[in-house]
Amino acid sequence: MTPDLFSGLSDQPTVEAFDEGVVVLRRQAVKHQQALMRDIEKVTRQAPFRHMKTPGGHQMSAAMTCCGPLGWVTDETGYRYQPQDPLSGLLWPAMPESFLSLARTAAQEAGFPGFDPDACLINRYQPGAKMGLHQDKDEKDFAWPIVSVSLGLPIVFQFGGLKRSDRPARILLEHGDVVVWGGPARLRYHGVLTLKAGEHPVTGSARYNLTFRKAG
DNA sequence: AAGTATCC
DNA sequence: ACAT
Repeated sequence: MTPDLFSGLSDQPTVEAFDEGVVVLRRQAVKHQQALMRDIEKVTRQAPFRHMKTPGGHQMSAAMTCCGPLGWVTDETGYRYQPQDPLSGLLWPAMPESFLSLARTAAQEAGFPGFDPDACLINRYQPGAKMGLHQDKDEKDFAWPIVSVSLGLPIVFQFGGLKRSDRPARILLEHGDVVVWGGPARLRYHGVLTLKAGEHPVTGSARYNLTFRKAG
């Protein structure tokens, strides 16, 4: 019997190679948690969290917003990146410096120097929220990695293969953990299981996820 | 199919 | 499996 949950052992920052092109940076964002939370609040004052609709007509259980030059949106017509927030018609809020420096540093530490993201999705998971297995494939080219930052309540991340039918590994993601995937792993399916209720000293009853991409 | 429902 |  082998363990089926890849989880951090320590509260100290560590770098763990998971698979080719996949690195888990444990607790990497903890030292910036105050700035990150302040900047999430700042972004969401301009571009509030909302539950987007998928092309199939269903609502996503995670509330989302974006910052940076491009934002990811979904509606009945499909998925795309666009410069404007469809809710306001205005440009997405600027990407906070705290976000950018974390994303660049994490990418570099994971072996992807020179990462310059132009899009950051901010997802808010409340108890019951989840996200099914999917690929990030709406970006123009796949040369750059995805950088995913977890804040607040823990959740089980599913990291699959290049085919939906590949059985996903389970990785417990906790506050401050950063996952970076690129190269041969760039199009691997991923998602999260349902968030369980809990209380976190920094985020309360929620988990926030910042996902950085080079979309355009 | 970034969604839900149903069956084995 | 299924629909938009």
